[in-house]
Amino acid sequence: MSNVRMSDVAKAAGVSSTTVSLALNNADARIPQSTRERVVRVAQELGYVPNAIARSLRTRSTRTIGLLSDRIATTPFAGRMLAGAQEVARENDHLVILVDTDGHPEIEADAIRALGNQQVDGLIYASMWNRVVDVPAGLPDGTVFLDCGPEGGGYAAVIPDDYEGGRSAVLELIARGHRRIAYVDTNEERPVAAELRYRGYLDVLAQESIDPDPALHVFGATSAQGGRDAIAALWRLEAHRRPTAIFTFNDRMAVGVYSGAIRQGIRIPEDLSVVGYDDQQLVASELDPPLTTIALPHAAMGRWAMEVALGIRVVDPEATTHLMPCPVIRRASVGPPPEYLGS
Amino acid sequence: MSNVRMSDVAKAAGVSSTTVSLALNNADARIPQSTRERVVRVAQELGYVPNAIARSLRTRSTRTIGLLSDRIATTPFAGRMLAGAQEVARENDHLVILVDTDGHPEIEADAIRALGNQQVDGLIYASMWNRVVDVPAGLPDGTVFLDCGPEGGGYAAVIPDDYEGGRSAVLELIARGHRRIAYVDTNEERPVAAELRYRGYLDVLAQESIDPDPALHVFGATSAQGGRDAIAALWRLEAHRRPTAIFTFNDRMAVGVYSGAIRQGIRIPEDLSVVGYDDQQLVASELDPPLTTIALPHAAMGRWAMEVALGIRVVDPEATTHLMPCPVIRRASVGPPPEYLGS
DNA sequence: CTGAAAGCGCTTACAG
DNA sequence: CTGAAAGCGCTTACAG
Repeated sequence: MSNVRMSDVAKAAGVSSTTVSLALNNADARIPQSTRERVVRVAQELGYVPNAIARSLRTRSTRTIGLLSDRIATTPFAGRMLAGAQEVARENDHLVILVDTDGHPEIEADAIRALGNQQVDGLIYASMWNRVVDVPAGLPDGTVFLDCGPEGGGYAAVIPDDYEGGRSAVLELIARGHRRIAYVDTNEERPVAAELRYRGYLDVLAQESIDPDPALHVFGATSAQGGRDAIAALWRLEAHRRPTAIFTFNDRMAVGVYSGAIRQGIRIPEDLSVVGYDDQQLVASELDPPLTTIALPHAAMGRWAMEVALGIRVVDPEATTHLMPCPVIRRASVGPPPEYLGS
Repeated sequence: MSNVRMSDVAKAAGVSSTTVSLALNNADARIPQSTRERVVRVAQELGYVPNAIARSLRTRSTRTIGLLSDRIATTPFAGRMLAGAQEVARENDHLVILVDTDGHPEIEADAIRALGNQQVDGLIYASMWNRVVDVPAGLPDGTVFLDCGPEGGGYAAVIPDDYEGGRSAVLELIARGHRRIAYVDTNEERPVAAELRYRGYLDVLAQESIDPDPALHVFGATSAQGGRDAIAALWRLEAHRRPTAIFTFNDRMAVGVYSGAIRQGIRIPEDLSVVGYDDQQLVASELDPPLTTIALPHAAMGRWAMEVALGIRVVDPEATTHLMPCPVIRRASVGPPPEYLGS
């Protein structure tokens, strides 16, 4: 880009490179204000742009963080996570080098090597959904795991608090008077989140002295179709056994519950309350009525991970994985149970 | 990370650094195979990792491309674009430095400076939707514009072919026999895509000798609500003036058309065919029936931009903006018009 | 076939 | 208060 070097500035300002460096970096309080100003002015006039590569070589710090992620292409959540991490990096004058490994171990290995060569100051290993991952060979100590936990531990990690999220969802429904609450679970290779949310569901019922009805724990594909299937199954129950509220594993399934409900003439929230999970952008808020849901705290997790990677936030790598709260996003899909079933 | 240098390898292998460098980089055919192999083996044994920063300083090439983007957090399309660019970078042994400017000009200016300091070999300026952007001050020549066009030209740029996309959508409907086709347009500060798609719509009608009915050009918010409003408006027309097919500006609006249709007892595609735009992930394919739509070619545009940035694809910066085709994604929301209106 | 040496553009003890 | 000099870890003419 620029081809004016520090020595050019030095010559033009009639000082040494030492002084230019010290002045430009505010590194030495002894440089008099007047000299400093002159140097800064001359640098500006010449269009001097410091060469970060040269500085990095000398200081052994690149002000750069590597972010390794799987399949950012195919998930709508990736953006919030990247943006959160990005933001913290920027606030601290760091750049992020992003590598999308698309889940391929060989690409991952190459990327870890490339990022090492590049002398990144830190590394974040991100997954697009909460799971336990094998630690890739050659992963540097101090790497922070984002939205996943390293098999065997030993690294800082942050994941959503899916258990508490599950509790919040059910509590939200209980608070409005619901007692017959279904959990629409996933039957695809069940992610850890599904089990945690289910436990949250069960524990809230127990604490409220509600006997869980196994018929209200239904399974479906993690998609709108799964939600449609679920509500169909639920409505095949005798009327008094049907739920007055449904908590779905994710928003996509809630979308299916909505369309299934409309087809059956079930009104939301008058006849049926629905709480989703994810707060999927351009989806949850666009449903009619807008969906009450539990947000996956991607931006907050991204920020947390970057803070740890930068050393702004200190964390014991042997400590247990950090759980990020999943806030309740209240919209309009929850109301009191219909009167004929009123508690 | 690693602390073994090239000189350590040289010493251990009993050769000079020159030879190590030449051997490791396959840079000099004169190095005998045996020496090369020994050097490689020793390097491996010592766990030698070349310092890319030092190499960059020397060669003045960082094998790094800067990707400047606005609000990747809030758009579900960002991923596909990033992934496409990422992929090409990886295939060519380059790393991408991502900066999300969130649309703030000051952040943008800082980022351009930071990327310049970092001596990136190329720069991509990405927008999350097709628009004309002001060229930020200090943007290097050779920057490539992704999903936007630079005001005043002078740079390579790629955007979706929204005009042809609009034509394809309408053609898809015409092919099935529809003649009363509505275009659900956006009334929010109208993006260039909205006008282009509308022109495509108009031109196909003209070419098929169909008189455009102004009542079938309706406007709504760029959201599901906009789609719901649109179909409500359309169904307030007398029965014989209603459309048998709807082309919506985007998939979100198509979602609204679906839910509005269900409420009115309109079946898709039996009573009404629908074509969207975007191929929004986890949305278009999940609707019931799955939505036929025109895909925004984000991955292909991302690849194109990176190819140009890397110099793999040569392009005249004064040439007109490259138009990337938007493929038709055929699913199940299009059928023949209902018989009572059959053409 | 191989090595000594210069140099990329900075920062930073050290000396004055 | 300021500068000469070393050195970060490579690559690459150049010499032999």
